[in-house]
Amino acid sequence: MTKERITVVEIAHAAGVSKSTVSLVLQGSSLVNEVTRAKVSAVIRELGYVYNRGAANLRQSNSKSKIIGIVVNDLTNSFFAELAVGVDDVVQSAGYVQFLSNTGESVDRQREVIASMREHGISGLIVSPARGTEPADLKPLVASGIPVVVVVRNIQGAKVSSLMSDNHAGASAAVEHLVALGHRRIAFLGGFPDTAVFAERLVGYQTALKSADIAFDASLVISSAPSRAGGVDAIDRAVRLGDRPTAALCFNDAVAFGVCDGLRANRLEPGADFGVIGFDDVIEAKTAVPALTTVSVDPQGMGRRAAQLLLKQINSGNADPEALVGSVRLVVRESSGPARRDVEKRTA
Amino acid sequence: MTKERITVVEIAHAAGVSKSTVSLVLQGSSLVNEVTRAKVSAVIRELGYVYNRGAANLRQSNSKSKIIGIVVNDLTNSFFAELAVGVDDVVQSAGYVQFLSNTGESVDRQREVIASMREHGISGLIVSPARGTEPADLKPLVASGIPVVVVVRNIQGAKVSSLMSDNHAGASAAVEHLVALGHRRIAFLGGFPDTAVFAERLVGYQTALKSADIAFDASLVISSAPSRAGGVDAIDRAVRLGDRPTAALCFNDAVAFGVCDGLRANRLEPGADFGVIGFDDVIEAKTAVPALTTVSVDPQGMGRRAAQLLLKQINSGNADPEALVGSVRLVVRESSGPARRDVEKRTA
DNA sequence: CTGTTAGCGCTTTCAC
DNA sequence: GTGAAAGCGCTAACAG
Repeated sequence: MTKERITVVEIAHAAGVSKSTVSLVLQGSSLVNEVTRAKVSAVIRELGYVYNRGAANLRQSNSKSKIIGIVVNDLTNSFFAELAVGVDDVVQSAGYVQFLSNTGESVDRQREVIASMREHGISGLIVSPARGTEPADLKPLVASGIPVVVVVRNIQGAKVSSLMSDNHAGASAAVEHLVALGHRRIAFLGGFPDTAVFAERLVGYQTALKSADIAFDASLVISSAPSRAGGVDAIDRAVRLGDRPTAALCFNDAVAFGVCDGLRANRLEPGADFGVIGFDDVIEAKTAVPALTTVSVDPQGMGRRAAQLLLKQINSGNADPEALVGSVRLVVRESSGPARRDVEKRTA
Repeated sequence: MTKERITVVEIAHAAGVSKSTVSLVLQGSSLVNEVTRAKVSAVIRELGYVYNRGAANLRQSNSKSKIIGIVVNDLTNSFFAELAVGVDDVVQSAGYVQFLSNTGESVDRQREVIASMREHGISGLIVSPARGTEPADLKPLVASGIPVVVVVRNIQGAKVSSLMSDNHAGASAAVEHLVALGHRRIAFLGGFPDTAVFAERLVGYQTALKSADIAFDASLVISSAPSRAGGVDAIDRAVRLGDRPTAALCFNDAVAFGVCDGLRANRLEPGADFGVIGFDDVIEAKTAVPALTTVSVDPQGMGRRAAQLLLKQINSGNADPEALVGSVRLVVRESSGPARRDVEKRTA
């Protein structure tokens, strides 16, 4: 069964030309006669020849492997699956193929997969780093001149390109919306405080409060796991507060769902009795929960953008770090139907 | 910036040995002296050498590329994202790295990515084929002796291994459950009838009806897009039936959600007024919708199983087709809390 | 325009 | 145990 791989010399022989001619045909060079090209192409097809990129790649001193790597911290999260789809989209169109690995938030696993990808000669890497990733983890890659684009989560001090969503603007817009609705005691619920994303969103929240002349109250910042269960937990603690909040900005949509669950358990109707806004829109987009206002980012779009940036750097040979910010939208859903107010804040 | 890739000869030189010795060290051969090995390892580390799998792979006549490909029809669907995670899990542990591509149900795109993967020398492929995939699309791969495992959706007539969930048993179990609840008019809602999965589930449905001495009524089989919107559509048509059903088995969970939506729009409470069971459990598992009974399959588990099968075939060099069936569980959720009844049907 | 000739970085007999 | 030499499939100068 294991058929021998057929090579250029065989097709050269069969076509009655030399292997370099075949090689030229393969690369679509214009240096080859039309009739020769046709003949060679025919033989290639009829013999079922498959190009060996490994060999080609080996010969071309510079590693033009046509492989890009993408590693995400949690592919189980639809957000990252969508991101990967976006990346795959542009990567495929550019004739590349992607290594995709999931780290599950393990920096060890991340180190391994990156090392492995490096051995395979990826020409670029897109990474949503596992929590706790250090600049050193990416150091060897950048040192060898391989472009790296960090997405979603920044790595402080790493000299690589990045693409983050506009957490600050999104959080501000959400809080402004709640303020416009008449809320004054607005909580910030969920998320792990030791992450850059959390910090950015929190600052956006604080900025908006200040603009509205509302004093920041640290007791209204209640962190928890960024999950549905975490949301339940956070809102439970929030409603037990002496001066309880009347609305909340949630770290992400999972938390927002949990907050809704918890509100209902407390006989409060989300939206009507208590304002709720969640970040991210993946789960929301999938399950179309009505009447929940969200700060939404387009993960596929982010993926495409990241891939474009990476390809640009690969092709230009210029891997100077570039920091991009992805726009976010505040999507307000009234019970009467989806109304959208767009908040675009873009850098780049 | 683009640092020159350092090679075995350089580390051989630096360590004062020959390159073959270095090669042996790299492969952990026992033919090399302990002290030599240590010295070489040290040099390798200190010079930041990275192994070039492309070159190694080129030399070893048989393509042991340590790359497996996985192509799915819709990574946007959590089911397949989970599947990919399962695959990645075992693939990573085995020291492989995976090419992941999304076809978005396009057979053309699928053909392209498979061709591309082949050029890169994958040593095996796991594929959840796009709708309309023909055996011929996989032919060249199998002809060259590359093991292929088809998952989720079978390809009639393709001589490749497969891993499908037990659609027949799952559908039967669901119907039996509804019958036990006293239902006699049970609909089969959603899904495209031109797929093998649909056919298998329908047969399971029919089998269970027959066992319960219920006559099959073709008007109760209402197909639609396998989406939430499709579910709304299907249930709308179902309730307009003269002799309307009192329960339904839904093609998948998305349809089930839509059916729930549609029921509520018709002032019917799912579960209480109308029995609903959906296939698959991905969305359900994520959003924990209460009181919806599901026929659940474990996508990560399927991914792991598929990867194990593939690796087995790669390592044994024996790619004889093998057909595996993945077990499914009927998960009954009472409003009082999650109660589980397991339906295990396994082949292998 | 096409053929010849060297390698890319690695593994692998086969001598030493 | 370790080194020398050949060659995997391909591309890149050069000649012709």
